[in-house]
Amino acid sequence: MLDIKFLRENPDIVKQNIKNKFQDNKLPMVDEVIALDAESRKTQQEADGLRADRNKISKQIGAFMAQGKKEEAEEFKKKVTAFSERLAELEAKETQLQEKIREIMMAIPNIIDPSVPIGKDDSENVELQKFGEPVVPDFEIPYHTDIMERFNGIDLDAARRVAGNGFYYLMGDIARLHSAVISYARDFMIDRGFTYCVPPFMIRSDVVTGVMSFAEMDAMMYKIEGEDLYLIGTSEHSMIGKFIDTMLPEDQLPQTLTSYSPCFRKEKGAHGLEERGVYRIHQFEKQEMIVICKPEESPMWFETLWRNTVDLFRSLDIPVRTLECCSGDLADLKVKSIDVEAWSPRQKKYFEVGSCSNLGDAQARRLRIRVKGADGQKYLAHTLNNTVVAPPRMLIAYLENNLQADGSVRIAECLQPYMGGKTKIQ
RNA sequence: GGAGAAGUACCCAAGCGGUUGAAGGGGCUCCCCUGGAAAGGGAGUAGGUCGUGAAUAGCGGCGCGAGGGUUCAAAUCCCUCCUUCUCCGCCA
Repeated sequence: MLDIKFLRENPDIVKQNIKNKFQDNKLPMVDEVIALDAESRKTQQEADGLRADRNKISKQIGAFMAQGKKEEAEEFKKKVTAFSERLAELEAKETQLQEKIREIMMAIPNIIDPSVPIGKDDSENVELQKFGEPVVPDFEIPYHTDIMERFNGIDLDAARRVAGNGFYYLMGDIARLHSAVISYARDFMIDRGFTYCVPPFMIRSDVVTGVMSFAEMDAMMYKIEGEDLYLIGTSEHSMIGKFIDTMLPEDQLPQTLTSYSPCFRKEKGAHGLEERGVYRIHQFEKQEMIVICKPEESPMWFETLWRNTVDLFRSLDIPVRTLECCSGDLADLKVKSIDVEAWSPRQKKYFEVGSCSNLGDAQARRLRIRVKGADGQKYLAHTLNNTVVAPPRMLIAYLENNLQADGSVRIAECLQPYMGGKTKIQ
């Protein structure tokens, strides 16, 4: 969400940005919202004037009443009645215009960072850097659910009966490995100075619309029937929402938090063969990191954040690469985003395991997250978020990369304390 | 979930239809007094946001938990919601 003043003064930048994101159908919105905004301000001016008159006259009526001059008071009442209809008309117009403006402003995408590659969809995302040697072993790597089943580690049939497709029972050592990864990731982030947090798993609609676009909301969020509550799609939602309507003293920045939560997603749309098992599911668990910082520091934090994820995967010996999201694939609220992808020796390609985003001031504007500087200046904060690790999906990468020729799975040294000292699953 | 009570500026708190843009304290800031301090005395202390504007100057709109409504006029009356507290119920 952009500042309407910025849009008013820089319509060409906004239009070019829309073109860069291949959303040409939104181009007319820019001129439309400028016209609506002009009309809205004109309406407000006239209405404010009438309201000022009314305030003055009301005061005089009050004075007359105090002196018991009823007739004079009645005379003055008529003065207000004379324009009250016009005022009501203007007020209705004001609300209507405000709503329209807001609706359009919510749909106009955030200005992307100049470094974002221009491209129309995910096929034009750009590989940035590889970390670790992507190895393909000389034995066959089975599909991840087959590996899990070998250890009685997953029961998808039961999950389908109980909750439907897109859910899972993790069992035994696989379930334990899942928890171990979460615990390890939590401590990994705490060691890097982040504050651990367990947030609400449901949030109100005003927070939902503050953290994401309508398109995302519709495709992702589960609503609780009969209540103004949604299941979170990621703890980013409740963690950024934590700061709704706040004025943070500048010296309390940056806020660096790492949160654990289950995540619930509708995952609307058709998915391919490679998305079976626990790759794309309605419920998963995730360790997340978020940062609230000064605007000038958000690019620095962006680099720091994705690096954390890379380091975590590397500490588990999983090869990864970073993939920059091109303009057309970038969600409307985001300034810049890169995915961390893990190596799949079975598919002989990388697949997404994390996503790091700089939202600029878009979420802060919607949620009113502001900062008060030492000099008294007030400004919107910048918000960023990134996956530390989402275990069901990362287990795919873990199992594939740590499967041994004898069919056992090696437990990385850093995970062993969380696995009761086990060195392998067999 | 049921029954009550309450939400006013940094904090406490008065007001319950009209010079209240909000009494009174406390705190904070400045001044007087003092060799310095304490005590005492005096003064100041809505912030936010929208419009207008070159303006962090004026002027105007909105603001007493949030949103609606009644009225010429609402912190004050009515409705809905949120939050907090007390009691009951239920429950890891």
